[in-house]
This record gives sequence, structure tokens and C-alpha cells, in this order.
Amino acid sequence: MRTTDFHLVTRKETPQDAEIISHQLMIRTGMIRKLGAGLYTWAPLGLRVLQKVEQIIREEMNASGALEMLMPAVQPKELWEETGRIEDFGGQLLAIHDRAQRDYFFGPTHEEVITDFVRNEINSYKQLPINFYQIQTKFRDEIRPRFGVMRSREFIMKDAYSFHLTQDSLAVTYQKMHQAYTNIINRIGLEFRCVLADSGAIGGSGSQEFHVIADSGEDAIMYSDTGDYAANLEKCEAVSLLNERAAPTAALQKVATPEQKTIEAVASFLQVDKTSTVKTLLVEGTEQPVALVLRGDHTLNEVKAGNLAVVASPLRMLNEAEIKATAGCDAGSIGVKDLHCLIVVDQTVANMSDFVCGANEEGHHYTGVNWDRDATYDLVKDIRDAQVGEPSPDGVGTLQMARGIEVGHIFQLGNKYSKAMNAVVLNEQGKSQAMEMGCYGMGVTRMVAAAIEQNHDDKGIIWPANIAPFSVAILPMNYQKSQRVKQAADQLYAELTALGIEVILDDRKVRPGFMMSDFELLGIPHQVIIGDRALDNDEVEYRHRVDMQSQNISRDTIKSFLSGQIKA
RNA sequence: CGGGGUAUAGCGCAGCCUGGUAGCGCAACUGCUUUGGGAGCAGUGGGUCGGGAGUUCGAAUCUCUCUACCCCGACCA
Repeated sequence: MRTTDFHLVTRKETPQDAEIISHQLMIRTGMIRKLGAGLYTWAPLGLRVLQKVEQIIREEMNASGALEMLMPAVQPKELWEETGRIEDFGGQLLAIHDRAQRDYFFGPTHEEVITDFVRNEINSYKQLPINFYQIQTKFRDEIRPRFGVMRSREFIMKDAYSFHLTQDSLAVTYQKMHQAYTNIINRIGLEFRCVLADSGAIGGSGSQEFHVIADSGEDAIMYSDTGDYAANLEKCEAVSLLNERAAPTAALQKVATPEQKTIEAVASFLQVDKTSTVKTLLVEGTEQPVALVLRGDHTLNEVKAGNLAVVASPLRMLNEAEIKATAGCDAGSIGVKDLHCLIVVDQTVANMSDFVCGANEEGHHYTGVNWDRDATYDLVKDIRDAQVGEPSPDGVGTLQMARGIEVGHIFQLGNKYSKAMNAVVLNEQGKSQAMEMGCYGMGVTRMVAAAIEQNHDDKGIIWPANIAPFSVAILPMNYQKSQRVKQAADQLYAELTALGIEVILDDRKVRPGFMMSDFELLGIPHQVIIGDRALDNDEVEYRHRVDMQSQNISRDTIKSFLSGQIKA
């Protein structure tokens, strides 16, 4: 490709509304342009990258035995009524209607469509297991789209759905998908981590997320420094930090703590460590208000709390008036003694003794509080965030934290959808049985942004070799005037192209500095600079985008040199 | 959805307070010079000032209203 035949529009200045580096660089290179909130056009340059990611995904999915198909983006509302997920998805669903006023949704996901397809196509256990996938545009009306294609409303996702007679069969395919995802991200060339995950609104039993490691990642992932354990912070088990409860040594005492409303303030006012205090949070329950009790220095894990049967989902903290009605005081003085609601304590809290808590009375706290003697609780649950430095839940090593960008999520769904939609097969006994189901998503557009987040410097993008829009950039100095530069550049271009290498030759009439800066921004891995200076010695100059060290290479060997570099 | 903000040329912005018929930088186009790190000079094109209504002799500017977009929060396979 010659730049004059291509569409190359770069910008020197960082766009105003782009917060994260990948968004900035995608705009500056001209890969994408914004059409509206969370809506992006992929220009030819961006599409080249997107299609490479797509192709790697396709090849690995095919290799795993999955079968590609394509489902409609627009889905009849009736299908969603069958599974009752309209409520779950709520405002994220883009509702549309046709000229006859029939209701549709623009698909945010395709469990309903595939299950409908399968219940009509698959009747016998002999047709199982089977794994269908598609690469399709989806739309989720995010409350707040941001970060360019990282969290856009319209996006491309690869989604796969597998169907099985038994859970064992499901587990086998799930493992295959785990392997396929590992292969995909390795081939794309990104550093990633697979972690245990909460299955959220989509339901099901086991699930794992694949995260590309990047400081700008929206998710916190916890992992053992010496073991294999890794989990999303949402899911990461927080062990009890106290093995057993010590016997009470202090007497219960009510103390005045005027104006001390936070754990920080109370601990410093009473001259105690935050670890000897507890905090009590009131949330909406399924039947009555629920108190969630944590050690003072711990933070509530809203996902874990929201998953408790006694807590309303989604989790909602009580407002000021409700707190007053339940505890008789404001939020700064709630405590567990004489608190009349359902009390759920964290595992660590259950083993605390001689602790400090609010007195359910404005400006007062208790010290020397002890369970059983002074207060009781109803349930012990893991409801806090795990913290860096505490023991890994599997007992191997201690926990560390990293930021990650979720690019893939695999689930063992079980029969939630197949039962709801009556997707059954006859088993060997001739009995009707709901199929077991798995689903496996991977964000294609997001993967491109994640790749940039992980691979850039202050000059621009540094594309991993397998997804770079072009492998080699030929940058001729003074192409317009110097006949031998033009001749050398054209010749190399023709030769590399003949070898099947994707080359871009910059034949624009621009100054050298401009050209070089442009290609640093674009991040093409291999750059060949052709100028009169080196041609005097029958050489050209080579630079790799990663280190930008230049070396002169003779014109005779540059072809084989590049071939070697590209294969390596 | 709650709070805050913005909307003027492709991009980034000034002008608005104090009403008088729109400007700067970058980009684009033409010419000349320059040619190994985002060139210089000269010139050119491009704007229903987000939409609608109102006040006024006159509105980018004042008032009302609608819309879009951005930020923070909550939300989030």
C-alpha cells in the first residue's frame, strides 16, 4: 500500500475528550472517529487491526472445534420475555420497533437467539456436544459510555455458546475454551491473566475472566505472589484474619465521641487502632433491613454482599431517613449492640473481641464490646474486599493486586436458559432433558484498545507483530526528487509485497521529520528508511519500533533480513 | 438517573460580561524556497455561531426552551 492510495489522516494534537491513552492514540492515528456517544466509525487503518484480531480469534475458535455462524443483531422482544431477562438488563436494552409497531431489541447478547435456534435444530443427544460461535456487532445502552472503544455502546464481540447432555461434557468444552482464549491472547501478543469471576446477571455456576494487564484497567485483580490463585477483586475470597475469638478482657463501656463520624475519626479520638473497631452499614434487605458489619479498616465488597439471599439485589445502601428509623441515629454512630435488624458479620469480625462500635446514639460509641455477652449476629459471611498482603485463599502465598482490562469471560451456565426456553433433547433412555449450556464472550473491539494500552510509548503505538496494520514501513527520504531513492524504495516495495509481506510505502511529499513522527505514532513494527546517504554505500537503514535503534543493512540482504525479523 | 460543565471553520480555542453583521492557531488548497526529526514566506477556500422561540432598529452576545456532547457519581457479561 502506498500512503497516497490509502486514507491516512493523523493528528499532532491530543483530542480534548479522550481520557485514556488508547483512545487518544486511536483518534490521533485516525483508526477511529466518533459518530456519537459510544459510537465509533472504524477507518481503514483501524479496520486492518480489528480484522487481524478477528481472524486470530476465528482461527483459534475453529481449531477448538467451534462452528461459526451469524445471528441477527435485531431480536424480537418475545424471545426475551421467555427468559425474563428484560428486567435484568433494564435500560441497557435498546428497544426499537418496526413499521407495524412490533417490538425488538438490538441484541446486547445472544443467549436467547442461539437457544431458540438450538431448540429447533437439536433433538437428540447424538447431536451433542456442539459449540456455535459468531462475531457480531452488539449494542448495550451503557449509562455512561467512555474511554473510546474500551467502553462504547456499539461494539463487536465474539460470542460462543455450547450445548451438552451432561455437566461433565460442559466442563470439557469449558476447558477447551479456556485453552482457546489463552491461545488467542498469546497470539495477539498481550500479557494477560485468567481469574475467577463473579457470574453476575448472566447467571450460572463457574466463570473466569481473561484480563489484559494494564495500569488503566477498570478491574482490580488479586493474585497469589507464589501460587496459582487469581481472582477478580469482586470475587476474591477474603479469609478470616483471626483464627479464633479471644476471650473478653474489657468491660463494656459507653463513651462520648462528639462529632466523630468516621472510623478514622473515632479510632484516633479513642486512641485505638482501626483494626479494633467495627463499622456497620445498613442496606436494603429482601425482607427487612440488613446490617453488614466489617472491621474498621476493611471495605465492603458490594458484589459479594449483593449476592447474599437476605440482601436485595442490586445492593442499595439505606438513606438517611431509613437509617434513622432502623438504628435511631445517623450513619456515623450505628453499632451492633441492640440493633434490631438482620445482622451479617464478616468472617474476621466474627472472631473479634473487645472491639469498638457505634452506640446507635448520636455522638456515642461502645468500647470493650464482645459477641454473645453484649451483642449477637445472625450470619457470618465473606462480605469484604480482600487486601494486598493478606494470605491467599488457597493457602499458597500472599495476595498482590494488578489492574486489568476484561477482554474475555467464560461461563458454565448450566440449564438456566435451556429450561426457561424449553431447549431439550432426548437422552439415551429416550427421556426429554434440558441441555447444559456454556457461553464464552470475547470483546473484539475492546481487544484492540487493550493492545494499545499495553503497548505504547510517548511517541505513539507499538503494535504487537501479529496485529499491526502493516508489518513494514518504507520511508523514503526525498522520494519526489531523488530518482535513485524513488527507484530503491519502489523496488523494495515490490519485492516485499511479492513475498506476501504487508508493506506501506510513504510516497507523500512531506518532510522527513514529519514522516518519521507519523510512523512512530502509527507504530508499524519494522521501518526501512531509504535515503541518499545510505544508498552511497548501497545500504538502507532499519529500525524496529520497540527500540528505534537504527542499523544500516546492505540492499542485498535487507529482504532476507526483514523476512527473518518478521518470522521471529 | 443525580450533580457539574460545554456547544463559534475539519481540530483546539477567543469573542459573549458591556448587543452593531465573526476572529486566532493548527489542518486543508495554490505558488516559491527548503529537504534526515512535526519547515519558511506569500496567498486562497471554508462558519444557518447546536436547534427553535422571544426581547430589540439590530442577537454569537440578553431571555426562555429543546437537543447533543463531556466530566464526577451511582450502574455495568
